[in-house]
Amino acid sequence: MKSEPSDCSIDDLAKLPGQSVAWYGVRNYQARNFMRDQMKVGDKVFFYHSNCAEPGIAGLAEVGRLAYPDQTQFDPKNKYFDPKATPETPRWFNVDVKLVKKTRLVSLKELRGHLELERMRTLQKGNRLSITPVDPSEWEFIIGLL
DNA sequence: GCCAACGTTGGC
DNA sequence: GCCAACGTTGGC
Repeated sequence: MKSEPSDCSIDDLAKLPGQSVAWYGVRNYQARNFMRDQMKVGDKVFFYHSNCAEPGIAGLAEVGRLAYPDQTQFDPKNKYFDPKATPETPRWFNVDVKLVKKTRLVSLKELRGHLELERMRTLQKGNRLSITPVDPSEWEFIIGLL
């Protein structure tokens, strides 16, 4: 799961020990579907810092709550407001996520250096999805780097 | 700030 | 359904 550290960094998450935070604001259908249809409580995720000086994996987190309607879509004052969404027919969903641990920064550059991760979805050219599944083999490999 | 690589929107 | 225009993401 990608987050811009200027928006929510691994340290921000670490300031909320044991607390789940809403992963609101996803406005891409594919990313939404991953959260809504595939993510279960307890699933582990890599917390990735994007759009920053040192992009890369900054920590581990886990799903704390199943997907539910993203509350920001209903609030006209919110930047994520969606006029086409109603509480009866919500369009956007989010899970809650909580910190497992902060790790060393495994940079994008380092990730790209491993042949084992060649096919990793988030490393593919042109990929802009903020949420992507990680293959078990890729997961284990990266855990081994930490 | 630049720009490639998308995804979305809306006219037709 | 097509596709041009536009908006966004995110590395660099």
